[in-house]
Amino acid sequence: MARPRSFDEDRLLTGAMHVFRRQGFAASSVRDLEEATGMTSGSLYNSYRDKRGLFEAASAHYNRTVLARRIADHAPEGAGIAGLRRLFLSLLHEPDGGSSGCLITNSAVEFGRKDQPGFVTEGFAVLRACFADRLGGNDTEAVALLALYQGILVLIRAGYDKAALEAMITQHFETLEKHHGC
Amino acid sequence: MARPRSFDEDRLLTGAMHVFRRQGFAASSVRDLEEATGMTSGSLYNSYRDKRGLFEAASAHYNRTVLARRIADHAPEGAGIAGLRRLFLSLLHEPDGGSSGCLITNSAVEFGRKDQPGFVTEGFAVLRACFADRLGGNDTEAVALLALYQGILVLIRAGYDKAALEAMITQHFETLEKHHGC
DNA sequence: TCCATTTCATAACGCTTATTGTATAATGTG
DNA sequence: CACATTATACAATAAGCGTTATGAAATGGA
Repeated sequence: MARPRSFDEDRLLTGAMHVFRRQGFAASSVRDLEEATGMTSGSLYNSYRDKRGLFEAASAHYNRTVLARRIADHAPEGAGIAGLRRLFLSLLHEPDGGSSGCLITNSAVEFGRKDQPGFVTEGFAVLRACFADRLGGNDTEAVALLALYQGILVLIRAGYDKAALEAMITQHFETLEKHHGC
Repeated sequence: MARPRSFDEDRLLTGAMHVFRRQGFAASSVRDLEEATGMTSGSLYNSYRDKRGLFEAASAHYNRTVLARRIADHAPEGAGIAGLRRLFLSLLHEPDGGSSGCLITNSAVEFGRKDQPGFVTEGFAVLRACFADRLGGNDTEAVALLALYQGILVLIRAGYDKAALEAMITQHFETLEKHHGC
């Protein structure tokens, strides 16, 4: 039929994802993306329409891999509050000290309410549902954990004191377990 | 001596602050700032060195006015946990539905750990100190509130469901008051 | 009134940006 | 082996960016 693609889409999206996560959408130039993915801009525009199209694909890739895998690794179904504690603590031990932050959090802030990418809303929903389930159905507390989670990622991205965050997370889940159901 | 300035610096910084808050630093063009402040780029570069200089001035203005005033209005010294609840709930009733978010939160995310503007660190410290004081010295809980605060601002900026946030805040401070000291 | 000094308005600069042509290479099918 | 089709590479384009130069306007002091 036609000439086949010569790049591995998984590696390509992973590379683009890292760039967007570290620099944000606007500050990531097409040349940055060429370097990180190894593809030239011509192919990029041919395959993903434009820079925004590549961003959408890379973000979906983020939800599919990074987010889903983090939940599966630390707080799978049935893991309860202890799983959630592991999930939160895992944020502190990311490579690079977590200085890239979370693509969902970063994008939620970069794009305002207006033209918000769909994967942000979706990521929020996935997290809230996960939290509510592991808490045993307490949806209001799930919203609190969603906000806490986003805030922790803001602080980590800003290079905030890790020890203080760890102590805070530990104590928060301790009292959460203690008062669970009272 | 010399020709006097013909602009009101307070109004100028307020205008620039709004632009940076709504669009972020990188996405705010010098021409946007000209429009919002009424000054021409020549004067801008003469008075503030460059775009980043204007940003620093506008951010300091933010900490001095918006942040400090919000604390003074809702959670002044001695206001206790009830004051903190008012402070948090006030975030939900911002003009424009709060779609501009908070300049501190937004900037913390936009600039990573590297070349983080000083006013971000300063704003975090002011909030943490305020929370710790109004809580009666519980510093670990103050860090939790700092993270919760940042997370709420992320969600508001993204246009998250206000009713869910309000219910969450109300319940969070209710249990905070109930278990205070036990 | 003239001068030194600083602000202001306008236009221009060089550079980077996202995007698009154009021509070439590589495939499966006839 | 052609052919249609798609991917790739490279060059070019127009627009926008932050920044700077130029010169006029406005002040207080000599």
